[in-house]
Formats: sequence, C-alpha cells, structure tokens
Amino acid sequence: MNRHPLRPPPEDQCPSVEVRVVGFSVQEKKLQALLVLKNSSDENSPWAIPGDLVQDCSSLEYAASECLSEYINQQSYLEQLYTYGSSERAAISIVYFALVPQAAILPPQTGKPSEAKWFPVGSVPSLVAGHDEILQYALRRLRYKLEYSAVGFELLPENFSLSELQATYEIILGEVLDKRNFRRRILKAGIIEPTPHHRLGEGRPARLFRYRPDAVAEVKTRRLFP
Amino acid sequence: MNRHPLRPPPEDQCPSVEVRVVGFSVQEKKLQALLVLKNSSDENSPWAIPGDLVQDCSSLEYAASECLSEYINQQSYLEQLYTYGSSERAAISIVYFALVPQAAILPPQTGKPSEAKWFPVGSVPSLVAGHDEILQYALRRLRYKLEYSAVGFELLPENFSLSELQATYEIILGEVLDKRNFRRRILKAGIIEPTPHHRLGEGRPARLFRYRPDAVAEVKTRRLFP
DNA sequence: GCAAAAGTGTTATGAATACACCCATGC
DNA sequence: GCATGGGTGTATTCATAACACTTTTGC
Repeated sequence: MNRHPLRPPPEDQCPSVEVRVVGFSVQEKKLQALLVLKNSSDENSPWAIPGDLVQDCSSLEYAASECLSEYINQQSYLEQLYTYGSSERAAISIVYFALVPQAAILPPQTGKPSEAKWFPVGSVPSLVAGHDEILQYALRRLRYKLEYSAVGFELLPENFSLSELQATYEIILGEVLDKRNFRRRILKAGIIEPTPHHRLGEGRPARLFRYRPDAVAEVKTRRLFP
Repeated sequence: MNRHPLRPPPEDQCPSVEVRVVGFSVQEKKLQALLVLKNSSDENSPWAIPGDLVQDCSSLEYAASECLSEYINQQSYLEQLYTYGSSERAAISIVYFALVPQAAILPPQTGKPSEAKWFPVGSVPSLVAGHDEILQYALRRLRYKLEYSAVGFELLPENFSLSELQATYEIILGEVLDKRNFRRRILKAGIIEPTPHHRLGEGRPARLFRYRPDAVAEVKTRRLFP
C-alpha cells in the first residue's frame, strides 16, 4: 500500500474536482445508461459518463443534479457511489448514480444532435479511460441496492402497478422473480402503498401504488431478494 | 504525472479538498476513535478527525493512509465512507475509516504531547463543526459492516482466538452474542482459518485463527448477525 | 365467451435462534 | 482437584422458496 513514489513538494496545488453521474433508466425493456460524447465536435471521440468540474464546495449533491439537468426534466433519485482519485485520472471524481423515470427523459433532439445518448448497459460504446470501471461499479451497486431495498420504483412514474415494478426488478437483476413472493416482500417492506387508481390495459386493470413519503429511506432488514 | 495541462481554467475557483480518516481501535474493552487537536498550540481548541489537504489526486488511498501515519506503525484496513461537501464546510472532505489493531498504536508520548488522543466513542470531547456527524456516520457504517462481514479481525493481531474476535464484535455492536452461533457463522463465512498455534491463558489454551488471504473481500451472503 | 393480465394462500425447505455440558490447561 | 476459559450439538422457530388457480376487464 505504501509503494507510491515520492509525493511532489507540498506547494499549494489544488487538485481539480469533478462530479460524475451515472444516469440509469429502463427503456424498451432494457436497463440503459446515459453517456455523452467527450468532445461533441468529434464523432470518433470516446463516450463518457456525464460530469462537471466542481466550482465550489457549496453542495456536491446540487452539482451532481446539474450534470443531468440538460437531459432530464425533473429531479431524480441520486446517491453517492464513490470518490475516485489516482495518478491515472486527471481529477478527483466524485461519482453518483441517478435513477431516471422514463417520463423525465428529454428526447435526444432537444439537446444538440447526438451529443448525449442512452445505451443499454450490455452494449455501451468505447468509453473514456476509467469510465468502464465506474459504470461496472455503479451497475453492481444498483443491483445490490435493489436486493435489499425498494428503490426500483424511482425508475417508474409516480403511480405504478406491481407488475411494472416487478418487470423493472427483473430487467435490472437479470432474472425472473416469483409474482406472489415479489408482491408479499415489496409490500411487507412498507415502502409503497396502494392508491385508489387503476391502470387500464389488455387484461384486468391493475391497482396502482405509490411511494410512501413517510417511509424510512433504508430498510434495515434482511434482503428483499437474496 | 502531467497535472499542468489539466488544471482548471483560471476563472474557476478550485475547491480545497481534504481526506479525513476516522481511526477505530478497541482498547480497554471499549471502541475508541483517534482525534487530534485542531490547533495543537491551543488547549481549548476543539478536537477533530485527523485529516490532510489533498495536494494532488495521485492516490486518495495513499493520502488517507498518511493521515494516521504519525500515530500508528503499520498499515491498517482502510475503507472509503463518504465525500462531504457543502457551503458550511470549508472544503470537500473525502472520509475514510480505518481499523487499527492494538499492536499498531503508537504510545501518545511519541507524538507531540497530547496533540492526538484515543477517545471511547461514547465520550468524545467537543468536536469541530461537522465532525460529530461524520463520526456518527462512521460508527453506523462500521456496525453495519460487521453485521454482514468479518472485518472485525482487522482490529486484532494477525493471529487471534475466536473468543477475542467475539469480544471485539460484542464491544462494537454493543450486545452479547451466543458463542456457538458466533463460531458457526464466522467459520462458515470462510474468511478466517485455523492456525496450528494456541494462545496460553488462564484456562484451556485457545486455538488461534488468521485471515485467509485468498478469501473474497465481501461476503455476498446473508447477514452474519442480523 | 374468450383472451390477457391481475390477483391471491399454502406447503415444504432451509436458516437462525436458543440452550447446557464436557475439555484442556495452570495452579 | 479445582478454577478458568475453550470448545462442541440439537431441537425449535421463523423466514424463504416453490407452486396453480380464480378474477376482472376489453373485445
């Protein structure tokens, strides 16, 4: 751990600091992540996780939410992942992930053409150095988090059916879940509650649920999906 | 290490960045944290979590390990906790916690007198603004981590008995654990292994165990102590 | 009345918990 | 030989996993 070369003399250099946000969404039955072209002028430029330099330290959360503000039209669930810093990186990167509901996604033409694009996480283009590692870690943490919490609904509209929620979990975890066990557990966790509304569709209308604003954020309990 | 071309443009303020390390140890059957006087000259100065400004971003882990280097004599388990930044804070604080075995603790007189001191986490002195919150969070994460991993041995010497390990867990979690269940679970986790050595003491000699270097770092399993 | 999706309970299996006695050593 | 801490197994309880049919709507 202490095989590092000698530090440069401690004159007042300040390191540059950036926030990066891995934006996740579910579109077309696939988990997708938002990427931006590093140089919007260059079509062959590698893609990157959206980020901004931190001007001041007034609020990292705010700085993070700004990273996606051009591409989405409402606040999303945001969670800090990790802070990276090493000699290979040009800056210290404070990395968050965001869960973006479909309704919040602005259509691509709103931004400048093809500067930003959602990619299924299974088929991302070539990325800036280090961003692959960050994306994989974000994915791992997202899956892990779904296993013991009910954050999945953050990817859905305010009101959603349990089947929609289950489909979201299945897409992210990459496995099919038992309908009855899913419902029992997600309801027992007490994080969502039924509304009087229903979603009309092909078959029997589905009762809609919503997040309980009074719910405790983190469920200190066994895993929901071990 | 070409930091210069990537410095932020001059009109950017660059935020100051520090690493802070909450050092934990178990001494006198109590969980203790290392604190330093903010101004070593002033006896009434509030205490603080040890930290340093980050000169460059070459390695945050290295910078973190340096924070405690004056007070301990070997590398300790180090884990990143969270990065804080807000208008109330003067800097962005990248916070780690460290698990320091007793044998690694340098006696206080080695440093300058009373500049740094271990305090039982239940009775810390008045701290610099914001550091209380960090310490409480570090404590919460440490307890949480013990519940589903076997990192407790990081606070013990290389070879340790299961009773010593159990005592460590009981001190940190603040509850008594069943001896047989503790042993079964900690062994089933596969993170430690028996050595041929024994610790002589008052009663029957205790078999000594050690960390398995080939063990997977994080146990993807149920909680060890739910 | 039939297609399509929503909704609902029970049994079986495995894990966590609670619990009490024998063992090896020093004195 | 006794005091001291080390070491071990089983029965019970509770959570998880597997599983199939009925209900409500649109057409």
